[in-house]
Amino acid sequence: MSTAEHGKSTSGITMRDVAKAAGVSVATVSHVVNNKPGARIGDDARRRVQETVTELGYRPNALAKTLSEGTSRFIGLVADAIATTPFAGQIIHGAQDEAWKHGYVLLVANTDGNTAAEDEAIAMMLEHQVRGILYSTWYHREIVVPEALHQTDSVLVDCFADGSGLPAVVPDEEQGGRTATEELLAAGHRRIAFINTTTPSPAQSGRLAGYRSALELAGITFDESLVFAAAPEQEGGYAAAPRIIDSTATAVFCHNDRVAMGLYDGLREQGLRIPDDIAVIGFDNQDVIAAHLRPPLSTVALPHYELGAAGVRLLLGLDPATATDPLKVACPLIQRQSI
Amino acid sequence: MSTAEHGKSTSGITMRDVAKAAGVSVATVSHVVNNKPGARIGDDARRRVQETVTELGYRPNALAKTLSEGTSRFIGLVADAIATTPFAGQIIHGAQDEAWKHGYVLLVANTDGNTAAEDEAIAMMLEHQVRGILYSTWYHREIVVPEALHQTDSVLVDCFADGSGLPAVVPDEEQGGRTATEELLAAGHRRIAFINTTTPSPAQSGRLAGYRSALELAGITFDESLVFAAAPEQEGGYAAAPRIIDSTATAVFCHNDRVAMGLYDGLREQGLRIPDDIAVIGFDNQDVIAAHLRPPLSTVALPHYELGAAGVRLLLGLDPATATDPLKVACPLIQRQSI
DNA sequence: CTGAAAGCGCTTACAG
DNA sequence: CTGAAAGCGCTTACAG
Repeated sequence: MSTAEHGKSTSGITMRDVAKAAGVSVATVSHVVNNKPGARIGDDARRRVQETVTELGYRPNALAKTLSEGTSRFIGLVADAIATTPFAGQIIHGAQDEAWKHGYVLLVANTDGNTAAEDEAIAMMLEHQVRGILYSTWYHREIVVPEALHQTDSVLVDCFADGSGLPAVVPDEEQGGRTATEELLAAGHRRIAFINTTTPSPAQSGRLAGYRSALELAGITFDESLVFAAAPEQEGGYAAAPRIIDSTATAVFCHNDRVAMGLYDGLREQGLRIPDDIAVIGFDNQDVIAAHLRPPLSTVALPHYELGAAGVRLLLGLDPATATDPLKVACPLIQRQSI
Repeated sequence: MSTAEHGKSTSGITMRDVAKAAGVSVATVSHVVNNKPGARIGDDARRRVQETVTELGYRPNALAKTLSEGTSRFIGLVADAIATTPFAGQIIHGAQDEAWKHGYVLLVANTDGNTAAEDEAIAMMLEHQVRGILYSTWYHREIVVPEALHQTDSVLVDCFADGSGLPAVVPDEEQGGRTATEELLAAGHRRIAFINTTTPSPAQSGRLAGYRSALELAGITFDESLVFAAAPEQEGGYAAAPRIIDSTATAVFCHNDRVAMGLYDGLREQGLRIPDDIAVIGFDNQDVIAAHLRPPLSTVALPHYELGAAGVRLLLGLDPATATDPLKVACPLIQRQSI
């Protein structure tokens, strides 16, 4: 007796079919299907429509709905590097959960940081009448805003552009740096090294500022000779090990988890044990790494999920958009066994 | 003189506006905008329309177009774990590149492997009239197909369901295992250990089969005592180190890169050097890990990008769908310095 | 070569 | 309480 045995047929039954089968008008069907508040529909008609809907397996055409309502339920998310770290995935995840919560769906596009792909992606989203666009980067940085982004509501996620007028949401690098340092301080360390990145960035300056402010708060004089520069990956951390050892620091705050991973190797080669001989804390809480080093790495998490979620909240006007400055999301401490 | 100074206005000008401004009918505008083959439009009218389009900054409404054409340009991609490894990101990346190439855009949904979220995601996609759905998992496994997937064209990516009738595309685990083993063989090793996962899966059986067949091809008798079981992560690899050393193997093929990473630590603790004392090869080519171990890890790559791309090709009927068996994508060798 | 008109599947005043 | 009708922005035969 089932009507839908054709295999594929999203195309199948329309509201008109339901109306006819239920013996009512499409207006009535529309009202009950959407549960319109103002609609006074008789219990009888309502029931008949509902039965018919499930009987026929009716599925509303969201596109037609959008067209007649004039307001879409798409949110576009353009990302520059969806495939190299889980970071973009976490932003997408957070954005999607929040979007769904409000009845929106995500249209995503990867651009590989390529301007042409970016323009194409934005154009495509505009043509699909997106409610707005989330423009995201896989690491916190300043960007120049693609012109087309101004043609709809947009928010920058994990990046910012001073003077662009676009709302932005970024991680609180300084608080993160402070948190990491304070954790080392709390364990009794006074001579704390900091392996910073060689790459100029908000992370570079912010985490350093946090490190300094934590020391200051603890009444420890900042010692420039305890700050080292290293490429922000395993190789950099490994290469920094001898310098760390020379510095006689008892603890080290690494610019990120990959640096910490390399440092682990370097320290171990010199016979040092973590945390007994020297404590280490990272940054990022990078998935397949941090929890699986030996010992598991204490670190500060980059709140990518939350960045994505906050981005859609800003876009939908659910959170008050901070007028000029980017919204800063806290980087929480993740305690493991390296301290 | 520009007409679009309102900040946001995706909503702005319609085809009708263009028609009026250009002094032609909307039919004519439609024809030139879409460059319809059959359309005989005067050079003059065509030029006027084109000028008006750029002048007004007209952007076609893709939703309206879909509605009247009756055929959508969406492809849905449901993923079970977008946020934990870069794997899903790579599938998305490949799927998107291929989809765009054919004029389609990607609607993505993360489900966290949760059935309710899955059903909701599929329903949402169906309501958006997707051309079809790619159902993907972050590691190769057998799944039970959500009922709703049969309501449209679907293809399974990185997973399969025997007897479901759905086309599927998966990595060629056996070839991968053979390739890894052959690489060790080629370096002169005869006594090769294999650390397999404890988790029953296509990877477990496939990579083992590949290992065996490579040995066989090389005229080496399979030695059960050289196959070890370990949890498929760093901890498992680390714990396996003593057993590996006892086995007197000169080379080891690890079930994945994370296992190799743990094994590195375990071996190093016993004073063994890689590759001088013992050669190691991994599997997965996992992003932030493989290239950054010391020494950089030779491995076999999981072709996630290609899985995503092949998935949309299958969906669009561009590749001949293999009738019953999943389509197998090769796992390429990645040579680095651990052999 | 070009336009008037119907139709895609829905929503929304407006009547009754 | 319910339906007829116009409209959302486009496409596509069909006339001329």
